[in-house]
Amino acid sequence: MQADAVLRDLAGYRLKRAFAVIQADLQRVLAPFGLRMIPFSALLVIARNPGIGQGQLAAALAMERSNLVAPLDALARRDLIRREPVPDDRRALALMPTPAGTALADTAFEAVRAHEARLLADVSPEDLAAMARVSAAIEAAETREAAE
Amino acid sequence: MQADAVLRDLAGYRLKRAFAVIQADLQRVLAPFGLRMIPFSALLVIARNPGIGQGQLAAALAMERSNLVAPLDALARRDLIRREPVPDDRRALALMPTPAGTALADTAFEAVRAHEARLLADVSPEDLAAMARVSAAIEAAETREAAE
DNA sequence: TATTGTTATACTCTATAACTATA
DNA sequence: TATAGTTATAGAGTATAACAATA
Repeated sequence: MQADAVLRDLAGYRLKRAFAVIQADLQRVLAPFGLRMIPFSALLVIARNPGIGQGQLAAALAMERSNLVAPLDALARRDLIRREPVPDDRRALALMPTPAGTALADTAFEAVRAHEARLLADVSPEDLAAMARVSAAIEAAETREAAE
Repeated sequence: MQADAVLRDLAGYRLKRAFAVIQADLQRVLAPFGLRMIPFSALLVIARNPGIGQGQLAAALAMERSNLVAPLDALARRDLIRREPVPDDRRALALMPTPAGTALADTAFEAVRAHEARLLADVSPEDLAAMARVSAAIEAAETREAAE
């Protein structure tokens, strides 16, 4: 009997442990690309949504605009993205992937997918789908509470 | 279509979002008890495993011994736990819950469970069981990789 | 030599407030 | 007044190295 048996009754604790493992794994996969989880997510979303604004990107990634500035600076320094002026609104900046950025986003995404597939090889598709439903339900619950 | 649609193909990203929501929730539930996630976990494991050592506790919580010192100091300051000398090994300290610590652990645990039940009210028991299996599989995969 | 608890340190992620320039 | 991006800052969590006391 493990000492932390009682904690395993809590979904929050199980999620924490699982996330810690998968994130550590993700970091190992992304390291060769010079990316961490947040820059990778940002680059991928920009590559798939060219012209997205920083505020929209922050909302998509569920993080604060202010915490996105440094990661985007780093991506821009590596010429993976560009911040282009928006004619209609001179406050806003449109985030555009460079060709190198698009290519890296695609390559890294496939590497992550392949690695996840290996990590989850023993998990049935049904269980994975169930986990996706649970995650969605948890996020929906947050929205519900925020509305209260 | 959401801007982060592509990220939702990644189990790691879904887990990150779900964990963030459930952790924020957990913090709200634990705040009235003056506890955060780590002190709560530590107190609960000590209450259920009186006499456990700090190294064992760190292993049970999957964290470094050094990062446990401050939280345990805080619990001891509130007289929720005591660090007692171990006769056989004068290096070691046995972590013992006080009556107040045991009571708080039980109360807080029930509060967390009740709140999780509410949060997961719309999720079927089958899906929850599936999620537990997926979490276990992910942790097992870590053990497998560590052995390589 | 190895282990227990500890200290110090550094890095990442996160949250908040306040600033600027626009709207 | 409000919004987009930015800066500064503080807190929590995590990881590593090194130390004293003990095994």
